[in-house]
Amino acid sequence: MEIEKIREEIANKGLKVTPQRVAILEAIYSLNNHPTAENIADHIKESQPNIAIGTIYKVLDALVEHNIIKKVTTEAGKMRYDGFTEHHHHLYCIECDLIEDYIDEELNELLKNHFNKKRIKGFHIKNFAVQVNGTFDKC
Amino acid sequence: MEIEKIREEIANKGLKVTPQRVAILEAIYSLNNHPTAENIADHIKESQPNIAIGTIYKVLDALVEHNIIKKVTTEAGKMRYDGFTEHHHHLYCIECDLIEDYIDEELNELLKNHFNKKRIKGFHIKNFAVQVNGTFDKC
DNA sequence: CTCACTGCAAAGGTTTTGCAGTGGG
DNA sequence: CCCACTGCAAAACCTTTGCAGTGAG
Repeated sequence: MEIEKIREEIANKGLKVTPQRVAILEAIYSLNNHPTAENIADHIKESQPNIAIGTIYKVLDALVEHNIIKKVTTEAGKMRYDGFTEHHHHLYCIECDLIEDYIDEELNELLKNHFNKKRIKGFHIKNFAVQVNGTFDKC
Repeated sequence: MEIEKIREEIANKGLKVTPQRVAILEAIYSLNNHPTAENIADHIKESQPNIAIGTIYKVLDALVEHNIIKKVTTEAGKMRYDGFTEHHHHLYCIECDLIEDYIDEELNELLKNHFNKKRIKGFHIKNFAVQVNGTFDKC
């Protein structure tokens, strides 16, 4: 994604377009693998050598708050960030710490139908996601 | 579950049966709602007033390591522990921090069939779990 | 111009670690 | 008896917070 698109995306949500925000969002898109705050800091340290780690967290919070990115939790305890916000699932590698987006419309439908038929007593479903654990060939 | 069963469960995995381990595992079973290390500490502070927080973490690690309990992650960032180790799913409340086990054999079958038909290129599935987000009536 | 945003540094909260001493098998 | 386990305290780690200064709109 080009920088101009990123600037628009931020502006459209009513956020100020700062170099730090552009760099962070660009990092999330180009890293493309659910980076941690630290991964992002490393990636942008050339273009933003003076950025504070606190700023990174504040920017990430703002982006999450405005639905530009999503938080992803892992067993390792570090928070990770996902630039893809459509309804999707995740493949977790149990050997390395890789996480990949898994898009499967058929699966979405399957689950939607299942939960429509089978209501859960005392619980109202907002959304759901499948966490698929396994190993990548490339690991 | 009675104390004797808990002692057996620990012993059967080749771990030493200490009062601290028994108390922690008993706490997880009787709290029954995915407690944090702190919740466990509170629950056992009468029977184990001198237990160190470090010990609790070491015991939890040992129990996870030997498949007696499971780790559960949340967006809040604190690690939580689940005494139910069979294949199951979780209901997450997006208002309070409640997590409930969700057991649904039909759903397991549905997903198993789906993933058998639809292989994921370059990825070998070990297991999967559905994270269902929503609200409990009781909240 | 003004207020949202950044940088800095300190604090907060959870989890880990090292080590000496203890107790379960 | 011996080694795994505990208690204690410090440290490591990730994330948040407060505040003064800056810059985007």
